[in-house]
Amino acid sequence: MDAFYASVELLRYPQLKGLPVVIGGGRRKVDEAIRELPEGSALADIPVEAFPLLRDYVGRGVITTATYPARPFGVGSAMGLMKAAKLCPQAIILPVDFDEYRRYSRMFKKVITEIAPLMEDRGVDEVYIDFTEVPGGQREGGRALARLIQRSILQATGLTCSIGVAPNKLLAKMASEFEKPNGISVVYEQDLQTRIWPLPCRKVNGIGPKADEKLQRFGIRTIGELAARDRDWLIQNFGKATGAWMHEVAWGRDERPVVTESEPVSMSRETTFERDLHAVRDRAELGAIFTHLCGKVAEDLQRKGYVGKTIGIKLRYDDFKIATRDQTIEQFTSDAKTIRQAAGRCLKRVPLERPLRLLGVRVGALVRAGSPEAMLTSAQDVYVAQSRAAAAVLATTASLF
DNA sequence: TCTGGGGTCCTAGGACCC
DNA sequence: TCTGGGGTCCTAGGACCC
Repeated sequence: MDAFYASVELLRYPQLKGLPVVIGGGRRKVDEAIRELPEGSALADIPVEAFPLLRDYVGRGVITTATYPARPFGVGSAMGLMKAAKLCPQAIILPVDFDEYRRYSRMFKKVITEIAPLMEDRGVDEVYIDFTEVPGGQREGGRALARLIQRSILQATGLTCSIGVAPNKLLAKMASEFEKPNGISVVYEQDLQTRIWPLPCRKVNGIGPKADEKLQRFGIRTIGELAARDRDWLIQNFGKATGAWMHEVAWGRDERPVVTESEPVSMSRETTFERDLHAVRDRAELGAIFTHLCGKVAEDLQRKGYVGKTIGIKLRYDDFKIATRDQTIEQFTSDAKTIRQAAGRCLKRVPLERPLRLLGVRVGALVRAGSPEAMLTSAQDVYVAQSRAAAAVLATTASLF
């Protein structure tokens, strides 16, 4: 989806179309400014001058999305609000409204699955779609179906998206960035050298800042330069798995299927404080936040029907260093008190001298609430249960013949 | 007054078991 | 007394993605 969060906001406030707008922070001051907007009339009638400007509402936080008119100023996602305010002080800032984005996310995904049922969720604003078995999916190399999806999403939601069509997920993802916004790009296997190899390695989904830096130290800047290195050399310098993988992606090879269903592994809640807090000096405040986070995770687990067994905490100190601790407990749980107790024990094992800027609580090793595993207590029991389940599948399969 | 929140996957060492 | 190969789980950190 193109500038997803910002585009959803523009549906509410169409008067902001064409202006630099950034979504970010979710800081209290911005929330307040939005609440103080003139009332009574329709949202679309609020005068542009009434909206909060970035220069007036900066604070601790990052930009999640910037509209296209904001981008020439150098403003982009993940950028600190402070820095963004220097680059484009006149931009309008709006707080993040996840519930609304999730609502639109469900809408556009529904449109897609009604046309092409094999869809893989890649977060709130991105999906992979398997065109292979869709009637007409091969027409114009997939462009016709892409056009249909684009039109249908626009019709149902008022939002635009960019689509890349290619023989695999790796190439499709890169292709989707070729014609942004509201574009379609079809990449064929034989386009590898002309369209993929000139791109910087960083464009590969999975090569991040660290890997890119290391590649650059070896003088490898483009995907083509990566493809030119031999496999064994890459394995020697990047390890067996990563080296082999790099070689494959550089040659445009990717066999991963489109995965339509997956179970969550963990659920977490974390928060960055408005000011750094100290474990001793701000004990009460910190304790309240801690309990609140545990309650939120418990709520999430219960609402979605999961229980977990590994309880963990995450701290970010004022120097931005991160510490995590976790503990696996006897019984699967989604109970706020149980989570709070285990998380409390984790907290005792972590250094608390430095001021903290973030606290998080996580529950992992999830299974569905009410499932056989959820009733069990030890890893061995889980193993036994899984063996039984496997045996049951075998028995069922056998009975079919 | 730099730097969010929610995730996944990988690695590596140690405990423990057969 | 010293030395084996498996294997799984747990834990901490880190890279990466949306």
